[in-house]
Amino acid sequence: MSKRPYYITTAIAYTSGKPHIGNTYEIVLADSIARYKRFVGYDVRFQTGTDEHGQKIEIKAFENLSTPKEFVDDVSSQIKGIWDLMNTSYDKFIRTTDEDHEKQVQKIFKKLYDKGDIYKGEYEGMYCTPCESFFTQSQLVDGKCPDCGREVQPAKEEAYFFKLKKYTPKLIEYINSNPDFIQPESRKNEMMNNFLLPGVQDLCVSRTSFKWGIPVDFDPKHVIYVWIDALSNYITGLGYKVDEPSDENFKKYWPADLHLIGKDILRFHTIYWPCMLMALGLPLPKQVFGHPWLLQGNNKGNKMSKSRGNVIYADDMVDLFGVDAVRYFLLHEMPYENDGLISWELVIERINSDLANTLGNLVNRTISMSNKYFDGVVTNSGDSQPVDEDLKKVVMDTRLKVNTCMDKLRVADAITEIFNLFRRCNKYIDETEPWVLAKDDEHKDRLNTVLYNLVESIIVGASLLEPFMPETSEKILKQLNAEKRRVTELSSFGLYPSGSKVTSEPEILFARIDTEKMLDEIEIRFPSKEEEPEEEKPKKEKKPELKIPTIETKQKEEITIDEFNKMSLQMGEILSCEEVKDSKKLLCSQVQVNGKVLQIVSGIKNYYTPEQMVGKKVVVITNLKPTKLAGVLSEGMLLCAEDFNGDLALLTAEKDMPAGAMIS
RNA sequence: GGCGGGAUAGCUCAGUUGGCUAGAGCACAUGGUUCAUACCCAUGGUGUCGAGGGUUCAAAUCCCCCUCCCGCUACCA
Repeated sequence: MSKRPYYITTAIAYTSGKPHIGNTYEIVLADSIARYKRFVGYDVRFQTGTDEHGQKIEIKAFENLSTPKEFVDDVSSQIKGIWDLMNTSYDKFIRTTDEDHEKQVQKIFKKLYDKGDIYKGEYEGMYCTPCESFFTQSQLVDGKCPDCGREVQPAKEEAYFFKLKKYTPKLIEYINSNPDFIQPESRKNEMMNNFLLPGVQDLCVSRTSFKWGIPVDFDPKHVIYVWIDALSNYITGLGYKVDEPSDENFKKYWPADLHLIGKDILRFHTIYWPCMLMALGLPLPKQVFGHPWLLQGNNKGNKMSKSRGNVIYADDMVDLFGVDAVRYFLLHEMPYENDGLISWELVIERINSDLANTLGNLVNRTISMSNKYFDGVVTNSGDSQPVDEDLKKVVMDTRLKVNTCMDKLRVADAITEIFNLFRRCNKYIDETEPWVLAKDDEHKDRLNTVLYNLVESIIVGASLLEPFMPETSEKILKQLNAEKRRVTELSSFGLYPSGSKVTSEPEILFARIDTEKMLDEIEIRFPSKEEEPEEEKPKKEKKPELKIPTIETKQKEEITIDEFNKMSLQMGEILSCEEVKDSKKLLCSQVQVNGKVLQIVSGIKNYYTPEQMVGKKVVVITNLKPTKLAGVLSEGMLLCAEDFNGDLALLTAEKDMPAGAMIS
């Protein structure tokens, strides 16, 4: 009988920089699931990789004085290096710059175009220049911009669109009839309530504003935007072919059993991707799980943040603690639905209590006793007592408990079950008191049996531990001179050959860590920058690295100097500023310009506090038609620069100029 | 503004369809033990289960309202 296939994927990592510990969590989580599925008998295909196109990379490469290709080659190999360091067992590492991937993506694009599901759009009559937004006819109010009520105009930039709308009714049906498709459930509600039920717009799937991407082969000034390019990796990586027979792997493994992704990119995987698949006539993945994030918690009162430069990276952590300790922490500490916390202190605490004390010490004391009392020879003399029964029951039950957890993707709980087994072993030692038995030759058989039961129990535990901590599992088995149990062998107690000899020199699996010393060492290696005296900016937007960038810069149409002169740009001084009630991003400023004071509302609350605003001399458009924002009158606009991380900066003059100074 | 999710022991978190004295791990305290990595085992809490109301024989769990966090979304001239 052939094994059942199981196809699991992670999101492909965006090659804009080194992934931090939170990004690394995903690959380790996927790895534990993949290894577990293999363990229980599935024919597993596990795919990961890197997403390497887009404007952000074009820019990063430019800043780095390299070509985009050189840049992504470097970052991609860094990412792969970390995945390997974490001992992840992926079968395929796909890169979106792979030749066969690019070729198929072009064909997918062409196929959808030929089919009529991709069409060329012109934005005609639907673009509001001041709002920089596109609207469909149905969204317009009296034929005008629904936001500002101004005339909308035809826009110049052409782009290709995918007919998302055509497929959403079928998708809604699919989601309703497959309640487990989107996990956790709260995310399903978000997708339904925010997008599917209100109705979606067709998706723009090409760009002309940058070059670093897969060209549309029949219209080369366009590159294929991230949706079709990146999402297709899940099928091109299996050898899907548009116009010839696909590879065996595709036939065998598609549809995917599980797309494991961060919760931030659920929309792309549960709406865009399924609709694309429907358009291609392919079956939909069985499940998409949007896992929570691992956030960096406080460390001795020092907030960890990227701006302070003390971000935790997986390789640094592995350097200090070893792979399996880091894997253990990631897998054990992460809750199912809410975000988890990571800090150096939490990691050390977990290593000491769980890995060094409970597990490491158990293995060590068991081997020591075997050596001390029987020269390392473990014999099953069959001298059982009632107290053994509970131990055996716990050991035998663990397999099923682990399986139940893993079926629900409750990886953290599965690990806890395995450690409960080890805890039970420690208790068993206390109950049986081998050192007392050792004092009397009469109890030799009993002592033998006790140690045998212990070794046997540890072997079962170590076998179950393999998907989560492969190296540790192997080390334990090696020290006990035992083979890893297969899943079918886990229901019998006593398979360890009586008379086997354990190692005479047990190796410490996890050394206890001196927390103080280690934290000092960490401070030396990764110094946290000095606290800025100023209060930090309120609630900086969290932008995960893996997020598919959605910011685009539109090439605006040419204007004449006369048109430019219509704008009145002046220096303004902010006299006072307050938050706008009932809004999340708005600040309302009173701005002195040329004797008059304008009230201006700006969406910059996440970047400046009202206190920081006061006194600043900024660039203001003073002849904008007043409008209301969140019910508050706004009589102009403060100019800001925005980078690709969404960070904002107000524009000011290079030297001090009075309020009201004209700008031209 | 719309939708959704949180708020449980000092810390990180579990608590299934409402049901016996509210749980785990860590930390802390006491006792036991010595095979072991100062380890292991046992015992221990005055936790207002965010505040307030309600339904019920019974509410952390259901309903209403409030406060504070968070996510998605809209808005951000």
